[in-house]
Amino acid sequence: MLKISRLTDYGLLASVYLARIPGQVVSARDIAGFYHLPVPMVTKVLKTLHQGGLIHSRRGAGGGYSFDADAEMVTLGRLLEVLEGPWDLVECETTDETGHAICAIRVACPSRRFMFGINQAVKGAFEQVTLGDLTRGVLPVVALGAERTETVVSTT
Amino acid sequence: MLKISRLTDYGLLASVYLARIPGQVVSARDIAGFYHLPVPMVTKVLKTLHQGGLIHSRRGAGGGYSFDADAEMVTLGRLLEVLEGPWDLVECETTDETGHAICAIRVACPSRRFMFGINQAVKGAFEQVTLGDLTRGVLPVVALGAERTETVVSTT
DNA sequence: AACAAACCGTACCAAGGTGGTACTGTTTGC
DNA sequence: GCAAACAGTACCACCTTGGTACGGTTTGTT
Repeated sequence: MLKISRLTDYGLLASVYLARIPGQVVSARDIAGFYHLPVPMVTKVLKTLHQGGLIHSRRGAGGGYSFDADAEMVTLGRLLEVLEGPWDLVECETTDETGHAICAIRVACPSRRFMFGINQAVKGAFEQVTLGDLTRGVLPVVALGAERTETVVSTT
Repeated sequence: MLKISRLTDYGLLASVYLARIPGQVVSARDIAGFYHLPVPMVTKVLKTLHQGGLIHSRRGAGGGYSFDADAEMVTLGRLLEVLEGPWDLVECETTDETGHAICAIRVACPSRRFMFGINQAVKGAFEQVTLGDLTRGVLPVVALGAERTETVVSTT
């Protein structure tokens, strides 16, 4: 499910902070201090970002994290994927470790097909915003148009 | 936050069940039996739907619930509002009982404006599907297009 | 009047997720 | 060798969710 938990918020903040000073190494303590956030939380999320390959880490004294890539190549979708893990707006199609569908009412669900469409649309929208957009405060305008094309969906 | 919990799923199922046989009174037990769901859960959600003014209830022996209105006038957005309470995709603008913003990083949040746009788009999409659509299995096709109009956002 | 069907209200509990803390390594610059 | 800073893990309090239980109230039927 799409949660956008507080930890994810912290991750976005940290990403933007680093992307604004590319290549520069900053400690978790500094970032936490800047935003007035608990240090262990920030270290946790920075670790996640590093494991996801989004930022670079340097250990030892004078170490810290840095963003070295091109901010225009990192999408918001990618950030959320790293911070939240694989997600969907609804769990219609999600399966557990045994391969069985999580949603118990799946076969009878009246809104599954529609939710799937919304899900795809949201994911698509997240792919169209880059980390560069976030750092600049320049955001693309997202428009949602709906045509009432009557497509009969085979229920079951 | 938009959760779409299992209880909400049950509520959609029950709504569709009732909307397919307008005016007809059905007990919670029958609906639960039809979908193989726990009876107390179904009664709980039916109560919610009734309190939200979406369905009619009749107490006593031979009582139950019925849907008497026009299914085309009830939107999925309205259903979710009744079942989940007031919701937003993200809590950017949500305030607690004291009127303070829930989101602690609100002023510094790099993605607030963008999330707001997505939020509005999703809500709009939910307004364009009716209970009638759900009962018929006929769903409008929702298209989400994004133009990269560069609008500078004042980052407070 | 009695009874049973069925809604109503509330309280309760177990399980899981979230936010946050603590502590112990390990690396590395000075 | 010391201290700064990342790495890993474990732990805890709190809240939400899914589900159950129980007593109360309404109402049709006999």
